[in-house]
Amino acid sequence: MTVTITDVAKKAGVSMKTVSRVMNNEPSVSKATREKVKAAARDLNYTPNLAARGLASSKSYLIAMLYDIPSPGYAINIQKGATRACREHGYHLIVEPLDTGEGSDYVEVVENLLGHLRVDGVILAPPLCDNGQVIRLLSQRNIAYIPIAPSTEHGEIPIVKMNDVRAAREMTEHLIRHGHKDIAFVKGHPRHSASALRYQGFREAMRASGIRINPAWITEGDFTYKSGVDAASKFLNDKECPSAVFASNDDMAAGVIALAARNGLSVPSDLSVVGFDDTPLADSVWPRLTTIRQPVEEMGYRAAKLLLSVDKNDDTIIHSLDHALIERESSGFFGIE
Amino acid sequence: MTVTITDVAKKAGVSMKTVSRVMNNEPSVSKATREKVKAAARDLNYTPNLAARGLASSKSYLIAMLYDIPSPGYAINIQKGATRACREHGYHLIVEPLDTGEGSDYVEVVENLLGHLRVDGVILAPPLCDNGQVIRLLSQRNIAYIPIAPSTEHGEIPIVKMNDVRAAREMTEHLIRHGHKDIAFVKGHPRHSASALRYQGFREAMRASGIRINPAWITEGDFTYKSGVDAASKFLNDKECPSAVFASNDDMAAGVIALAARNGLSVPSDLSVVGFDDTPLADSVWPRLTTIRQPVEEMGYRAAKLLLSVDKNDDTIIHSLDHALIERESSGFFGIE
DNA sequence: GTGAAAGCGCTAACAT
DNA sequence: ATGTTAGCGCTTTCAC
Repeated sequence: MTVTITDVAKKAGVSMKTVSRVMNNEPSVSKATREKVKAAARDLNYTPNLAARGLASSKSYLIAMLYDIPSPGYAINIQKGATRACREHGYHLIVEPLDTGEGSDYVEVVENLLGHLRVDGVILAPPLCDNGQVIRLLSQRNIAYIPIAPSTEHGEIPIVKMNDVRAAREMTEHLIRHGHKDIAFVKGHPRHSASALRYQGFREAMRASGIRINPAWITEGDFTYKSGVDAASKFLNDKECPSAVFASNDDMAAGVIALAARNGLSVPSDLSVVGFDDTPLADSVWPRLTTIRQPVEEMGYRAAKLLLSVDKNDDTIIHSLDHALIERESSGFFGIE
Repeated sequence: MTVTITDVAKKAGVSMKTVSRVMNNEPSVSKATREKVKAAARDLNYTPNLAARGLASSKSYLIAMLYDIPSPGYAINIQKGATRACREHGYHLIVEPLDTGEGSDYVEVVENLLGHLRVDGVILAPPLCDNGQVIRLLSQRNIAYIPIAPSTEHGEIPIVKMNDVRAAREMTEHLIRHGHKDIAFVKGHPRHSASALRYQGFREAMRASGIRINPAWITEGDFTYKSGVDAASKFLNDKECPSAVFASNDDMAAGVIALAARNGLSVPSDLSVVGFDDTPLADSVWPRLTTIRQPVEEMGYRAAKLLLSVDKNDDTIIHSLDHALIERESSGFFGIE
């Protein structure tokens, strides 16, 4: 029925083990035998049995990505990067969307998951990267994991992140350079650690330029479009209106733009608005958003690489990847100056 | 080290096989032994080894989802539904984003993939569901697959879809009911079969109402925002302007809205715009888009269920799931009538 | 209702 | 550079 390694061995006139060596690209096989085996495998349409490999080697050739991310683009891009790394190592990526919503219990879900499955590693995307219980569960079971964009360091365990503080600082400086002093800030979801970091970057840049922050213009959102609308409605009705708004992500920035439009404010000539993340949305609203491009796919790639790589020479703990400020029309590309 | 079925058997004072029976919820075990075994497993923190199970039962407990979808929200939602079904059956979902771009060769990628891995089934999301080579490859290797939203039937193989034609017809009728006769249509990417179906629905509704279609207002897009802008620029400059635009997806509809705004047209009072898909974007632009909600997560769930279910009583071939017309401000929720 | 033995397809450890 | 043997942890088959 199904073709096994023995069939290939028979056809190629070598031992099982030699076939195994060829399939795993192990060194000590002569070029001639290697070719012979490869040809036989191709002829027979042989595909190795993951389960058998896994059982024999006590590896699973599987890594999992756990996430509960509101933004589909973010999740998909991490997956893209992670699968790219997996392919380089003969691994595969299992996805486990948690989607448990607010205040719900990740642990139960994760526990149930691990009850079925042994993976060789886990990528923890936000906000799971900051969930103490989940992390305890993983270390308890001795499962390797890499947190993506966690709020704190994880001891010896490498983490993959971008520099949210610096990026927010750069964005704020960008606004200041364009002549803005009256800048409002919309914070992100308190559960996501990036929220605090982005706010911190904003404050640092303001302080460095000696600009006073108006507390009435600091509002709390939750990364959704609607929360951007709500936030904007708090400060866009005042007599004292900011000249620029820095929203902690693109969705909220889009909300701010929408409310501005409703209030008859023209962006960017009356009001500059900037976002964060460079999701597809940033390029899909009008005016298009000035924003920070996160290296999301690269983060997924790097995280998977760290899980899979045997190259233990690199003992870097913090893998901080580069972001980029993408300047578009929403921040006074024309108009203000 | 790792706890095995033998450890549990020893602790519970029964045979390996009995433990196996309990773990698999097989019937013929006395209630007492069942409880004893369960307790032992819990105490020992036992988790079955997927690889061993797979090897012994010649199942992998894995299904894969192959996709190359431009829209992250769509892909993520299929994943959500599919993993939900997987959890009900002790399975896991492997994702394989193809992302090969235009005109590139899926077969090579898929072949390489199957070379590593034996999955118990494959979900083919658009546009792979229509790729003859990929499908041939799968049937050749005797791998079960379910196409999501394919353009044609697949013989005996069940397919999961929504009724694009009917949905487009309903949307068109919605516009007509609101008094529109001068309706422009922006087609989708020619590679995606849904494009033709949606256009067909539009034509059917127009014909049924005896409204002539103005050929100058039928344009071809490719599902991107930019193509919506481009399409709109073709008919929004004419003296003869349509009063409504039906774009084949939300991204293009957003593009139409953006161009309308630039041209000083107010949506919906000067121009109604409707989309298709109900992606997050639909709710994030201003005015918010009237659109068709696809049952995407349900499609993922159903596809996985079909792959996993042993319930062969149901021999339905075409699983056509319900859509919904979501009415928001972009189509004259107020204003026109 | 329960158990013993065999074997799934592969790799590890040790030959040669 | 190649082969032999044992065994990974489970399910299957067939006993009892």
